[in-house]
Amino acid sequence: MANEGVVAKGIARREEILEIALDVFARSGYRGTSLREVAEIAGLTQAGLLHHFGTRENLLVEVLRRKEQLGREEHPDVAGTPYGLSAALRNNTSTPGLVELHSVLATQAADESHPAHEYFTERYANMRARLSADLRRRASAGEFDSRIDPDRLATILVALADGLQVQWMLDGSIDMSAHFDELLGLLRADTAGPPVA
Amino acid sequence: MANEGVVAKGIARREEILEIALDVFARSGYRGTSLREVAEIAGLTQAGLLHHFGTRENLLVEVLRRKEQLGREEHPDVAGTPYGLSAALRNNTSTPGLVELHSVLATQAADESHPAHEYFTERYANMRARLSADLRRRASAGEFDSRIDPDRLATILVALADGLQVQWMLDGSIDMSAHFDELLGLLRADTAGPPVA
DNA sequence: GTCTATAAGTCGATAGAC
DNA sequence: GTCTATCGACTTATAGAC
Repeated sequence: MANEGVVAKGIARREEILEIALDVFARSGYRGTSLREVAEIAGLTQAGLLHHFGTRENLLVEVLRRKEQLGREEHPDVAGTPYGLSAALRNNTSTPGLVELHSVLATQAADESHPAHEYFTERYANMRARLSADLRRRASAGEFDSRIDPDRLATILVALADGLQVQWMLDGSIDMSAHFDELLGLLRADTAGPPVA
Repeated sequence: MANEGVVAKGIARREEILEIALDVFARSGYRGTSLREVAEIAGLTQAGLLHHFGTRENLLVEVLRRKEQLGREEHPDVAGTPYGLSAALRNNTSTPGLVELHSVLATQAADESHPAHEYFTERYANMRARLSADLRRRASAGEFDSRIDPDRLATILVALADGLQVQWMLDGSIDMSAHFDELLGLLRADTAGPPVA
């Protein structure tokens, strides 16, 4: 079928546009980015852009999914572990725009009427659940301080990662992964506890 | 002078409007709130509102200063200490709108062109400096784990507080201050270290 | 101090030609 | 698949009457 080539081309173009939209939203956030701005940079008109995604909200969701997918492809080995969070922080240093995209949207999505509210609610719940399970295993193996509940520690570590990103965005000299790793070191069972003497 | 009464009335009206603007911004954030929305709720027109504050950005800055002032009046005793952060988190539970205002604006202000960029940069630097000094004193007094640098711990605790707010906004069942206090407990010198046996 | 009126611009979305 | 053209609604800000 000669049709397949045409469809593939259409999909490729859509992916191309999505990549550009990711960059633009990353720079300007949800409410600060217009369809016209994305379209112009992608080399088409606003109407042409809507042909591919239907509505603005639809485009936003697609952008978020693409971002998640990129993150998963980056560090598949440590996904769902505290070291995965640390690696993500280290990696985020090279993509400040995406950090801003995530932070801005995650806070704006607190509003239940926000189109990405459900997306973020589920994302955080999943992240905590997977991290908690991993921490529980590590505590059983004697790797981590077992005085704290894995569920609680998971929430704390995710919060620490998010909060470090906020401060890093405002002051780029802050070393996110170094701070994260330092707390992590204090919570490892083999190093926990102050010097006895 | 009969003039004084008139001026006082004008100031009172301005304060009244500011209080309303605080609520509205708290609900919808900076970019999501129009002057007309604030004006309508305050019982005047958009032009009347601008008479008091000149520009939209100016109103925003006034709202932020007012918010800071309210926070300082709340817990003057523990200001600049880790217990102050904990108290703030406990208090924030009753004002979700203000939590959203802070989080949304702090992340949006990462953009250097944002009208509140400098405000937040300075605010975080000040908070870290004051908290760090307090932690240093407490470490010297043997109250806190001294294996971690006070500067680093200050950054970590501020980040934890911010990150917990993000997760709480998305899932109100998360107990912010409980999580914060739990980590704090592990970092106190008199409780640090895992059970020996 | 507050109003009406309006300038000058943005936005998302749709219709219809090609 | 992309375009032009356009709609209706919204925005901040200003000018000038009262």
